[in-house]
Amino acid sequence: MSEDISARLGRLSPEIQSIMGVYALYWKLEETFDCIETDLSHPECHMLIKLDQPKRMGVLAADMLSVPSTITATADSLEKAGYLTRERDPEDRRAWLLVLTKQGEEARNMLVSEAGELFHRASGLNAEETAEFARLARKIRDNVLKTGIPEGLTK
Amino acid sequence: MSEDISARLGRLSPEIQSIMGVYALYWKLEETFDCIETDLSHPECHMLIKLDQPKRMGVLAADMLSVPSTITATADSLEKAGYLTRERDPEDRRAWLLVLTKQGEEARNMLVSEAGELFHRASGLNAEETAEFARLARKIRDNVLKTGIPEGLTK
DNA sequence: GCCATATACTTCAATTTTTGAACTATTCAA
DNA sequence: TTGAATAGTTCAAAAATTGAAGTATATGGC
Repeated sequence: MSEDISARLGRLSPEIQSIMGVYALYWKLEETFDCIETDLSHPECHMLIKLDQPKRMGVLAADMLSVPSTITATADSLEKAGYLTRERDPEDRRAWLLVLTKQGEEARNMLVSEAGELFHRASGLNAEETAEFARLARKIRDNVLKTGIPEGLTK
Repeated sequence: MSEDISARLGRLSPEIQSIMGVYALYWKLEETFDCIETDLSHPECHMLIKLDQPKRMGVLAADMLSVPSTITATADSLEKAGYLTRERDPEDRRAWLLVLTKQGEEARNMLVSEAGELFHRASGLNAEETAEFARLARKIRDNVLKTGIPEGLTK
């Protein structure tokens, strides 16, 4: 009776199958974050991973489909712990750029490489399938950002 | 400068691209849940969608990579609102089966069809790409469940 | 059959995370 | 120059999650 799950899922629409797969993977990835670096919370990990380069808080909010006050809270704790600093955006002095410190860079590198390994284990996909999945995932992300970000905040 | 995002993402490893795509889609889907049915919380929506047939709470916990007390809380509120009932599992009288009521079925059908439409809009994928994404997502989900569920709880 | 141990779920208080509304500072456009 | 919009902050409240201790049932060895 162990094959029931996938058999039943096979009868669902591709959209629902996709959603369930995405949820399963998301939850698995979140769960595994717990095992990596103890002093970082999930929102902190998310923010670190997003900060491949200095970004405005508003951009992060749009990117994480979150709300400004949430970003403020996460940025506060990362700043306090020494992972990033706030710098005024010279192009718009209302805005802050979040810039990783050396320590932040290192933590991010660790997270990113761990996450890669983690995806591999959690998904069970081979290299070719991963490449194909990545292609579609990139397309999806582009579309989400395009439709999700209110204005031209794509910096 | 609007193409920066995807251009930069293109240089990341396929695993990280996949993860970022999955996160973007997950967050987008969550965000859109807010717009659908007002009297259901996110965990309630998740649980409803999972209940394509009666399931034990422990199975749901494993499936949602969550903890028993969380499942109890969500089941309580869904039961109280009339979406499901608890029935003792005849095969193991310690366990409860969560069974959708008529109202629960209807809410689930609505959610599932909305979610399908939603995936379509959020992802921007065409039918062929959706099918391919679904195939990989199914594979991923199988793997996550296989490695994530402690024992033989695959009912 | 009986006991010790394991399992399925519940309870509840504490923690973590997210939110919305009111606020400050800066920009933009007329 | 002024009024409206935007970027981010503050803070108190709401939502979600957790872990530890508890109840009831099952299971395996004796």
